Amino acid sequence: MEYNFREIEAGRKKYWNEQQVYKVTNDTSKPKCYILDMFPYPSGAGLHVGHPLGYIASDIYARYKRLKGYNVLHPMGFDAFGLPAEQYAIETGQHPAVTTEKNIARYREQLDNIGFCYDWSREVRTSEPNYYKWTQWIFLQLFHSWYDRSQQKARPISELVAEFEKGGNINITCPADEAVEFDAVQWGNYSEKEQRDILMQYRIAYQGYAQVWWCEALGTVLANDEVVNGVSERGGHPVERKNMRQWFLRITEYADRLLTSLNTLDWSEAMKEMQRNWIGKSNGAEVRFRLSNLSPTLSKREGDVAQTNARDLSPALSKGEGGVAQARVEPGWNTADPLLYGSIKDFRKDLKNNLTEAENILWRQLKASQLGVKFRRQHIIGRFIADFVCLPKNLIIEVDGKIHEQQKEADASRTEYLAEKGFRVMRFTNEEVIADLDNVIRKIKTELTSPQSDNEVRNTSLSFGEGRGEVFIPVFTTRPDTIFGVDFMVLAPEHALVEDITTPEQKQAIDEYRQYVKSRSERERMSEVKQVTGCFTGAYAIHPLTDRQIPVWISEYVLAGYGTGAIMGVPSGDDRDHAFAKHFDIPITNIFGDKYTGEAAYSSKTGTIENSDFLTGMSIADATEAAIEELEDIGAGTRKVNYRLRDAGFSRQRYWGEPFPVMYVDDIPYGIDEPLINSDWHLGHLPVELPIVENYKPGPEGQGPLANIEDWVTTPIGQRETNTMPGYAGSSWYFLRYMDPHNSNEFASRPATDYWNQVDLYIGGTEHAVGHLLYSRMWTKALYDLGHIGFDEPFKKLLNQGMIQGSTRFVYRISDTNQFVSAGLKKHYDINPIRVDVNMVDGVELDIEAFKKWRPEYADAEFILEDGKYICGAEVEKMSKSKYNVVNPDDIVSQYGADTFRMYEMFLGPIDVSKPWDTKGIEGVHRFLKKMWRLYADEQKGWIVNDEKATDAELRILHKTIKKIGEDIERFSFNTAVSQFMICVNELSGCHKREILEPLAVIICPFAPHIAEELWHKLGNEGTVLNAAFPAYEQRFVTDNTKVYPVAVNGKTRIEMEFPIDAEQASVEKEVLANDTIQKWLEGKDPKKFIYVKGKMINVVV
RNA sequence: GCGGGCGUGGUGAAAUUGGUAGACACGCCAGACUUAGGAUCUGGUGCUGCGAGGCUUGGGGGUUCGAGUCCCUCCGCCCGCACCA
Repeated sequence: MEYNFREIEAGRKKYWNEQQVYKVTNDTSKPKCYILDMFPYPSGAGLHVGHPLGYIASDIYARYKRLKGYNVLHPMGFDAFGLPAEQYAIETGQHPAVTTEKNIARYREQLDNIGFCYDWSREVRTSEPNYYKWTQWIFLQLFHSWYDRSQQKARPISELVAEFEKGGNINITCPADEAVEFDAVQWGNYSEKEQRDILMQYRIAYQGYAQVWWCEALGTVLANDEVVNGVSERGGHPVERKNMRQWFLRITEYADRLLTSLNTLDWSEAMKEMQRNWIGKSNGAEVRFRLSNLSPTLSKREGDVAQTNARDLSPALSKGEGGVAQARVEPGWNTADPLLYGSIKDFRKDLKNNLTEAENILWRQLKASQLGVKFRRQHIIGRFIADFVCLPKNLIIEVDGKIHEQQKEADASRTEYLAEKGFRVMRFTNEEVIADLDNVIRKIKTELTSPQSDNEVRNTSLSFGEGRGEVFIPVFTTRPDTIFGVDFMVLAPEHALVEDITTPEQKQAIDEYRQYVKSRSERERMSEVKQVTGCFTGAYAIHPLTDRQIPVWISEYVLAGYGTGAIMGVPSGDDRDHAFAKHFDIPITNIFGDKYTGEAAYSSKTGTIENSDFLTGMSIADATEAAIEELEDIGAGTRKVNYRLRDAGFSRQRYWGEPFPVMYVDDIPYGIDEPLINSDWHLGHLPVELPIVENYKPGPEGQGPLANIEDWVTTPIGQRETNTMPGYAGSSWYFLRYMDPHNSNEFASRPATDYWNQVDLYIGGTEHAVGHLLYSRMWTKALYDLGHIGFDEPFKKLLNQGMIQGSTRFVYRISDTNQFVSAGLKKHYDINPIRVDVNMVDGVELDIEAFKKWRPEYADAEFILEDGKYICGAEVEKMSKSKYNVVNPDDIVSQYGADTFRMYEMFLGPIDVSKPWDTKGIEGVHRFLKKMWRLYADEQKGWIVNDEKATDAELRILHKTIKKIGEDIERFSFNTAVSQFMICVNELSGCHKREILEPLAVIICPFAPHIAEELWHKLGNEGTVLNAAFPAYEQRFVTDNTKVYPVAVNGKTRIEMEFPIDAEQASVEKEVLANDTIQKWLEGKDPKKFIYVKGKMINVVV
């Protein structure tokens, strides 16, 4: 009775199928464990041996957890929508549904071949209407929601409408455009379309405009990776950027939560780091630089400056308002009278540095009291300096003291002026503040919350900064501490301001430079060595703290899409700024003292700031805070957090994807679940099924193929959306559907999602690091916010499998001949290496006959052999068809069996490390299984398991193995577990005792389920081995009572000596020192120290 | 350039907390059984040396009784991001 794996595996698969042993119920009495593989896309190529690596690992873990008494959910399904199927359809005319079905069947067959314990009754496919019905439903939830920044969660859009009706959007910044402002009255007066347009700017799933790659020749929109080197991948046609209305998901609102909750996840540091990079949060400040030459009054006052810069006055100055219409207008907190600002400013600085005791106390209390509003101190309003002011509430707080005496202005004129500006003034005496601070704060609080306070704001808020006509260049910086080191500014060449600020003298140079930047393809920018280019605009900005004139440049190293598209150049502290200044001979201000050498920027984030006014002597961290505070106080900047993350494009101009449940009525998009006005009727119902199309050609104007189906697009109520959703739509929530896959009323019932909860173990490759894994986290958070599920992170533990690389085989053709030389002799010839199919090579020895038949041109090939063999060269590469190194798991399974295949994949090395596949090595594992089989059955004698009592040694090896296998599985160290099985079977050689072999069959079940099931039944058990319990090891068999110690002299191991495990140092020392060998190594010297670490080692120091 | 990971025999690798480096396999060598071996079994196999021994975890340095493991430094490879302010 030999190990006939073919018979065994076929029989056991049939048994599992018949008994439905993998069917999982939502049985809440057992602890649950949810183990998931990343959703495969069923490509036409089928699986190669690299794909199942993660599936085998999760299968082992799932079976182990089941043996440990868990209710294990371990499902599988298919991410079935996608571009390749559509591409194939365009090429062959076959419907994507047909080819997808075929590919899935093939995948399923290959997966079944390996013996996975998936509960196929829970299979989901994203392209099935009963699945994408719920993808559409979730889209509608996102469409009907907005992100409340104050509560940091998604809320129904109806609640936003209610807020608008109550108070406009005064307290709810519009995420799409901060400038959008309206009050309740205005909201009420807006038309339906205007209201819907505003709501669109708040929705989590929203419409906006985005640039897409449009290819005229193909008449279609291309994905980023379909554009290669600036032309279309297919056909090499030219492409251009085209602005199109697109759907987006407002993932940027979740940036901070996506970032912080990473800390709660058990993912690899590399994976978390990739997500952190992608989100790209940077803390800093937005600093506003005023353009120097746009204010005649200012120039007049600062006569000398105006003169030296007269030639630099930008056209915007003379053109006046027209030129700055699109520039940012001075924000509301710039309340100073521009005529007097310069002279008051210095005075203010003095005041600020010499606060009275009472002012100090009140300032600290105002900051600490969390009044919910921002106060500024020593703020300039018109001609006056207010002690404290809360601009949003138009409230001034004065503490009587030096100010009145010093300024000596008449109270009457002052109050009149402030009242005119809409301010209310509260006055406290020094004594009041010092003696009864609580009372003062209470009064301020009351004043702040009085209804009058709000009304006044609305009436007067618009009067500030209106029509001032000054141009500001906002920049984002992570290093506000270097503000005194600013020597120039750089705008992105595409920056909207460039045209307005460029002087006539510089116009030509700027135009030429901008033309140059436009001509630079992505490819050139990527491949060219870093070189400094740029152009001076002729304009100057004014340093907000020093009034210095700062030249404004443009350069391609500043990106339009990042931050504000402009930077402040600090050459002494930033490498690129330094190179820029050096290249264009811009004088460099040193703000780092000795640390800056003049040769290279000091970009380290530790050290002290020098030569920087009030920042001088502060650490970088302190200076950053102080600089931000100062900039905020004088209204030249705000603390700001910047993210690299962009909103996710959510529409594709394609056929094979989920249709949007959206309809346009009078060009306004509505969710089809929205009730029509004054009616219970809805626009439609879910799912919006994907219609059959005749062909897959794009629609007019770059629209998707659906646009061609006139009678589908046009309905009696409105026009359908013709875009489809992107590939990640269906995969962003599929893990929820497995919990309750046949539910036709909900995407999954709340009891089901509450029970199965988070995925306990998620296994997949790193390629989804920032796509799928980020989107599904966001969807989970949104569904959580809206109350549909009870957890806000989908994947608790993530395990990344490494790649299995191919091992390519080469033959060496002697140049210009049909002769091939064996690898060992190739150095004597002029040769060309040629890849050969790895399946024609046994190890490294070429099957010459197979090679001759491979290609007609090799039929007459001649070979120069070594030792009668043709030896191939080998190289590790990615496993791919084009490299002829693909190994199909089906072939391996048919030759060695699924159990051998599974164990070998695990034996190759750590699961998360990439390693090359070597078919030759599989024989070791196969031999092991045969050897194990022979413990149970003999070729001649048949079944040989007996009921003899096991020896102590046999029990020891068994229990040590039970312990190690359990521990290794828990820490996903599957390769060492396989080794332990080998050690165990080697040591049990000749043992045929049931007492040992029955537990062994159970613990190997996760790895080699077929043979385990077979042995389990042959041992006389009923039911599947999966219903057995993973045996517990007994402590007394895993702890030894003696230990063979390595005995070292001066750290070098010399001999081994055995001692009882609990031996005391004194007796050990005595015996060791008496030992002849040790004596020899001591060379008569006295030991200085005797180190005895119980259970570890012994070291004698001389 | 920045961030993360890694570097151990001919090969895949092991060493879980600082405690006998190379477990377990592949390959290779020798042998047994055999008509045969791409079956099975036994023994050997880091390098070096006749040997006692010496050397050895990418290189160099350090901490320690003791370092593959910790620290510094340099080199190389892989992954991610990349004129990211």
